[in-house]
Amino acid sequence: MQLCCVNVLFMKVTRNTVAKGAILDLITNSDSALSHSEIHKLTQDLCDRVTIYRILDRLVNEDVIHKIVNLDGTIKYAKCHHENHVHIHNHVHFSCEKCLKVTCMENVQPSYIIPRNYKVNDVNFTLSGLCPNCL
Amino acid sequence: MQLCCVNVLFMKVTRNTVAKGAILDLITNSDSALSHSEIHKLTQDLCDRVTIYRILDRLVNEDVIHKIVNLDGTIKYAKCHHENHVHIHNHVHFSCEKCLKVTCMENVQPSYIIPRNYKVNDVNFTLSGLCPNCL
DNA sequence: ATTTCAAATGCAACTATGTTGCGTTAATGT
DNA sequence: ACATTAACGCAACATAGTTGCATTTGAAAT
Repeated sequence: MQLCCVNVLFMKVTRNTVAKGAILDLITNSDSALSHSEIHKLTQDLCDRVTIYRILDRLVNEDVIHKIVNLDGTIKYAKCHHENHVHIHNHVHFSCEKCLKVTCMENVQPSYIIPRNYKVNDVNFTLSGLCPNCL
Repeated sequence: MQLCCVNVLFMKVTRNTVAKGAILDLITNSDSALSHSEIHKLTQDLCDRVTIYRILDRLVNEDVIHKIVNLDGTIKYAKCHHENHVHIHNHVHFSCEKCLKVTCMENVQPSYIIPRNYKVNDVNFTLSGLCPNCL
C-alpha cells in the first residue's frame, strides 16, 4: 500500500513508472528548464514520444513540474519549488539569448499597476538577455 | 520612384503588395492581436498560407508589427505604436481567458529587481485573466 | 509607356510539434 | 496471486512552420 501521487485537479491516483521516474530525475537535476524535444533526445529510447507528452502532462497536473512558455513560443518544463506548502507559480523566468537556457528566478517578484477593470489570474514574466555564464 | 518600405535589420527594400496591404489593414483594425491561423481564416483565399508567414516575417522585420507569445505558446501579431520615433516593445500584454483575445497595454510599465550579473535585453510580460468585456 | 530585375508569390514537399484511439502491458490495492 | 485500470506503444492524424523552385508582379530606370 503505497499511494504515491495524486492528480491535484481531479484527485485521481496516478502511478510511478520507470519512464516517469527517469524524466522527473532529468528535470530535477537539470540547471535549466527542458522542452519535450530536449527530453526526447536525452532519454534516447526510454519510451515513446507520445509517452513523454503524457508524462509531462501528468507531472504538471500533479503539481510536481510547471510549464514555462519561452519567448519563441516553445514550451519548457521545470521543477516546482514549494515554499511551506504555499505554491508560487508566478515567478520570473530568464531566457538566455546565447546558451538558450531558461531558468527560474524564484526570488524576483515583479510589480505592476493595471486598470481596475481587469482581473488578473496569472502572471507570466520572462526576461531575456545574457545569463551570468554567458556575460 | 516611390521607395515604400525598408527592412530595418538589413536595410533591404521591400515592396507593397496587395496581400501585404490587406494583412496589415486586418492587424491595424483589429482590437486584439491576431495569430497566423486567425489571419488565414479571415483572409480566406487572398493568398497562400506560406505567403502569410512570409508577410508577417517581413512586417516584423520592417518594425511595423510585433510578435507576442501567448501563454499557451501560440504566436500573435499586433501593430507597433511608435511614440515620437522611440520604439517601445517592452510593454505588457493581457490575455483574456474567456474571449481569448490578446491586447497590448501600452501604458503599463512593470518594475522588477534582478541580480546584477544578468544582462536584460528584452522584457516579456503577459498577464492573463478576465478583460473588461468579460468581467 | 515599355523594359528590366529582383522581391514576392504559389505550389509541392518536407520537418516539427502535438493529439487521439485502441489493444497490450504493468503498477498497485486486495 | 489475482484483479483492476493507469500507463504504455503504435499507428494515424492534425496543426504549425520551413524550404526550394518556377512564375508573377511591383517599382525603378529608360
